[in-house]
Amino acid sequence: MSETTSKSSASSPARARSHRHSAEEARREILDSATRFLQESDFRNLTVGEVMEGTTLSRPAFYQYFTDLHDLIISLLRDVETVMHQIASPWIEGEGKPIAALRESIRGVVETCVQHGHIVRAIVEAAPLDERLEQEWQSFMRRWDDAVEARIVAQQQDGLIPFFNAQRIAKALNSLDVNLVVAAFGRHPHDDPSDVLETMYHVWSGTLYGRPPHALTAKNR
Amino acid sequence: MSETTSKSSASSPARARSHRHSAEEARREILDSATRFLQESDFRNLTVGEVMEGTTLSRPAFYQYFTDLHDLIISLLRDVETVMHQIASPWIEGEGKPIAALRESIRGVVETCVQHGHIVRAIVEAAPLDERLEQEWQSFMRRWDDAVEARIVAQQQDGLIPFFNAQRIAKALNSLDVNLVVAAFGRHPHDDPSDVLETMYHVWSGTLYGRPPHALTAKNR
DNA sequence: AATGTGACTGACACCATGTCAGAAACAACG
DNA sequence: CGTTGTTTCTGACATGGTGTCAGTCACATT
Repeated sequence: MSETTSKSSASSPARARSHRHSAEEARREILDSATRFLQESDFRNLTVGEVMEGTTLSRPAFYQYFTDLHDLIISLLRDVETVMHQIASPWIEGEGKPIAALRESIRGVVETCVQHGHIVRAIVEAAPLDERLEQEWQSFMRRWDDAVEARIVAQQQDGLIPFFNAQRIAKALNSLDVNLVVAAFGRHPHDDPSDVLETMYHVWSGTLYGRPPHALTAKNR
Repeated sequence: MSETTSKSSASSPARARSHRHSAEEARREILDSATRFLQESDFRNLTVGEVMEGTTLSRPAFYQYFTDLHDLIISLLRDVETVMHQIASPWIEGEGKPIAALRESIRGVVETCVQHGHIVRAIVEAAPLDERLEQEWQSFMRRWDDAVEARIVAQQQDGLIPFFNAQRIAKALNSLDVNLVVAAFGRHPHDDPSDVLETMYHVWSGTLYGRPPHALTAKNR
C-alpha cells in the first residue's frame, strides 16, 4: 500500500469508509443530515436515499435506526417538544401579570420557531401521511391545548377572562399559532418575527382579554 | 335484442361494459368515485387504482382526464370554491349590520363545510405534496384573505374596527377557520356545528370588534 | 361494408421502499 | 496473534404504485 501519496490516513474528505459508529452516533448523523436537507427543501422531496447521501452510511443502514421516514420525523418532533415547552412557561404557569406574561410567552414561541420553523413545517406536512406520526402530532398538540385551557380556566375563575368554552378556544388559538409559524418560518425567506409576534398577540389578547390594550382608545369613534 | 327479459336497456347494475362515455361523463364518474372514497378514508390511502375501481373504467383511463391524483384534487378544489364564495357574501360584501353579518357569514361557511369537510381535508393534506396543487391552494386562500382584508380596511375607515395590520390578521383568521373546519368535519364523526360556529365567531369578533358582545357585561369582575 | 376518430386498455419500464442473507469491523478470549 | 462472538453495515432482491405507449375497440359517417 502507498503511504502518503494520494490520501491522508483518516481525514479523507468524504470517503470516511472503514469506521463504525456507536448506535447513538449514527442516529445523530442521520438526524442531522435530514435536518440539513429540510433547511433547503421540503418534506415532499425527502427520501431515504437523499438523507443517507448526506451521511457516511449506505441507504439500508437507515432502517436500523428508523422504521420509516415518518419515524425519523417523530424523533425530530420529540426534540422540538423539549425545547418548546419551557419557553412558553411564563403565561402557562401563571407567572407575573397575565397580559404581559402572555406577550412574553408568545415572544418565546416565535423566537424558537425562527430556528426550528423548517422542522415544524415538515412535521405538519408529514403528519397526515402516517397513522403513527399523526397520532404523535395530535398528542403533542393536545398537551399544548390542555396547558392553555388550564390557564384560561384559572384566569376565568379570577375574573380576568370572561367565561366561554376554554377548551375549544385553546385548541383554536394553538392551531392558529402553528399555521402562522409554519407560514412565516417554514421556508426561506423568513417573515419578520416581530410582525408575527404582533399578529399572534393581537388575536390571543383580543380573544381572551378583550380588545388589545394599545388599540383601545385610538380611533374608536 | 331482447326487449324486457333480464335487464332493462341502460340501467344494468354494475357491469356496464361496452359503453363509452363522453369526455365529461367520464370525468364526473372519476371525480364522484374519488369523492366517495374520501368520505370513507384519507388522502394518504387514495390511489389511482382505488379510484378507478369505483368506476366502469380501467386504471390507465384515469390519465386521460387527469395528469395526477393532485390534479384531480385541484378539480375538487375548484368545485368547492364556487360553492363557498357566495356563501360568505353577507359580511364580505358589507351587507347589513357588521357584527350580525359576520355571524351570518360564518354560519354559512360552517354549514357548507359540514357537507364538504372531507374534501377540504383532502385538499389541505395533499397540498404540501405537489407544487401545482400547493400553488392553487395558496391562490384560493389569497383570494379569501384579500376579501377579508378589504372588508376590515373598509370598516376601519368607518371607525367600526380599530386600526391594525389588516392583511396579517385576515390571513391568520382565515387559516384558523380552515383548521377548525378540517378538525371538526374532516372525518367522521363530525363535531357539533354550532360549537364550531361559536368558537369561530368568538375569535373573529374578539379579534376584530373587541370582546364578544354577550360576554361584555357578564362576569367581568 | 369501409373508413376515420376518439375512447379505452394490456403490458411495460421506472422508482422509491423495505428486507435479508451475509460481509466487514471490532472486542474478548485463548 | 488466531479464533470466535457480536454488532454494524451493505449488495442485491422483491414489492407496489406510477405513468406511458402501442395498439384495440366502439361508434359515427359515408
